[in-house]
Amino acid sequence: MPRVPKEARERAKKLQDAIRAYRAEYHERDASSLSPEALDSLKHELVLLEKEYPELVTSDSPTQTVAGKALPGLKKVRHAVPQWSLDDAFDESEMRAFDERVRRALAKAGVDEVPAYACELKIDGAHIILTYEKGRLVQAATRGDGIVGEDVTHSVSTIESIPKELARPVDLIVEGEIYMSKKGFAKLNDAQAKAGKPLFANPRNIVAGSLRQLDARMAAERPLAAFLYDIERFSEPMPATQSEELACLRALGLPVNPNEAHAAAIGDAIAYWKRWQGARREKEDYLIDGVVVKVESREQQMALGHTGKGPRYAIAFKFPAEQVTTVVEDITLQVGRTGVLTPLAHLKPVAVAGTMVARATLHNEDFIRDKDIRIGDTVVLQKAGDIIPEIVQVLPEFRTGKERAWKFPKTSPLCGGDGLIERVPGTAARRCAVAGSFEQQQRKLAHFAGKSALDIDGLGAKTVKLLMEHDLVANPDDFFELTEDELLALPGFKEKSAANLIKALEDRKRVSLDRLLVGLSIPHVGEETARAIAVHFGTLARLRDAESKEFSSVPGIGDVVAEACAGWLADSENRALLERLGEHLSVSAVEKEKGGGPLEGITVVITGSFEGFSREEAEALVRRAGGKTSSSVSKRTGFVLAGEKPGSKLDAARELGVSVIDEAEFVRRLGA
DNA sequence: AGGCCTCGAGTTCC
DNA sequence: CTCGAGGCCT
Repeated sequence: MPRVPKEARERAKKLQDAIRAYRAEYHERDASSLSPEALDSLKHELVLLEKEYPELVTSDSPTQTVAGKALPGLKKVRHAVPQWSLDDAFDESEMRAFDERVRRALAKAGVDEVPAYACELKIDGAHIILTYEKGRLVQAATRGDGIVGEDVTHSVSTIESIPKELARPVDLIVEGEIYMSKKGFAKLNDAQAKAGKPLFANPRNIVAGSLRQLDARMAAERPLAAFLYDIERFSEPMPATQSEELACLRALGLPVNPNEAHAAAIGDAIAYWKRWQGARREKEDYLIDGVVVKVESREQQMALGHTGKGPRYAIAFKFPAEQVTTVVEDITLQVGRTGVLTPLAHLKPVAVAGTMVARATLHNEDFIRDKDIRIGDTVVLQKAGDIIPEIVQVLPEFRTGKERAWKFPKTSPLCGGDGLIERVPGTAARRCAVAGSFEQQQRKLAHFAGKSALDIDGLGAKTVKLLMEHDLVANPDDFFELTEDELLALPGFKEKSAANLIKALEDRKRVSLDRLLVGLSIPHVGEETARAIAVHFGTLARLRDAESKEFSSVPGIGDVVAEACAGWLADSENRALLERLGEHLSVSAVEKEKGGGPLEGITVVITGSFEGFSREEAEALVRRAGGKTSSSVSKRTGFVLAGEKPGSKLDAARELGVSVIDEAEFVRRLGA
């Protein structure tokens, strides 16, 4: 057996303590300072650690025990059948490992048949155990610690979808999940907001809390519902398979989720899990946090039996978590095209919302100080807007004393020369004292070739770096002097890719004035301002000879931006660059918006993703219809176009009473 | 001067 | 997507 390194032992201890503490918060006080997903992530790390060093497994480890303890106040109930908890799987390989375990155990038990599986959605709510005697509901209990739960019959009796009387007078103990619909949750929060009360974070917490109210009226006011899925005791013969079991529950008049599927092999179960991850999951009116996969045949289930913690024949296959925990391994600096330096956290790679994440921005010094992020810290990570990883909080209880606080350095090799760093006056940011380092120029050139500027296909940050390192490119105009032979001499370039890049450059020699302006990296000049300037001046020649005063008369431009533009133009190197670019490019005026489209004069804000078009295409559709797009919702927003997985803009729209339309309605309005 | 609103800048991964 | 700061209206 491998000797357990001291760090692993200490880490396991910290994990155990933290999981126990957060679980207690969660189950005993209906409150939590950590999301259930982040807690899952800690548990997963502990499971992996214990797998690697089995001697770390103690009998009181949270991996060996079931969460929850009965609370005082409610009647305690000893479960007739002990309540297990399911093992978790987080990816395909863990599911295949589960299948292997099942097959091996079945073979050992002398069963030759290949196992088939039943797949069901795992509803995110509160676990419940219902007892019926002669068809009448006599008891509803929470899981508690698995042996003793709490009697919540009074609350559960108020839930409409749970029958007080079954279709037949049978004795039955059945397990299921109580949940709150997403619509009901939204309504409840609306009411909270109107009453000036704090909003609830997620439906799951409210469900548990509502059930345990001693006053049943509280639960009655909240829109709770249930799905049942597992028979534990039955006065009639047990169904032979899990599918038949669900059918049997339906026949008795109990609510059963309609989305189960039969899987002939584990691959089909994995396909079911994949199918339910995206839009399908969003469409249902309840939260789903994964898929439960059970061996179909009851006979095989019996043969597999239980471990001390749960059944060997079933597993919870969780969806990719949107919040996980990981460790900050280092903090470094990054330089942007304007020379601004941004601290960057290097993380122990971890899967969040379906992709591996190794880095996250720390924005600036203030962010690091406010969150007190140190090198070595265990942190909670999530994706903002489903794309950009962000550190949400630090878990200080994981500190060992070896963590290092991070301070903004005085110099950086990223800044070239003497590398001095200065503070940007009046802001929290810091930047290189002298502009023009290799790194910064690389960012500038990549921006020139980027999507909002010249949009040159196949010319990303990596290629720019390569070209700079081989002294082929130093300034934007150098791109247009590249030859196919020069490219072919570079590592990584083949005939095809070289020809493609040359062609892409040729294609973009005809460029509109506003795009060129965006590409120049003039401070404060982005897409909108560039457009306003381009419309005002019309041609590059007119712009080149403009005076500072004239910039101020452009709508949307004030003193600060006018000064920045005039200052940029006054610089002799910049003038020379413009001169050279003028020789290569044919610069056209911006296209005038032709009025009269169906969205004339309307500002549209777009959030989420769509079936028929990308977000960029949606913006183009709005513009073509005479409308404007904006990135933030305000009272002046015409409507918000919301697709799948909308972000915070949807909330902003509701708050401000701005109308929200979906893809179908949007297409209809374009046609009108 | 204060308060919106809009825009720029930086942002991760494949 | 989020943050912060510039522009412009009141």
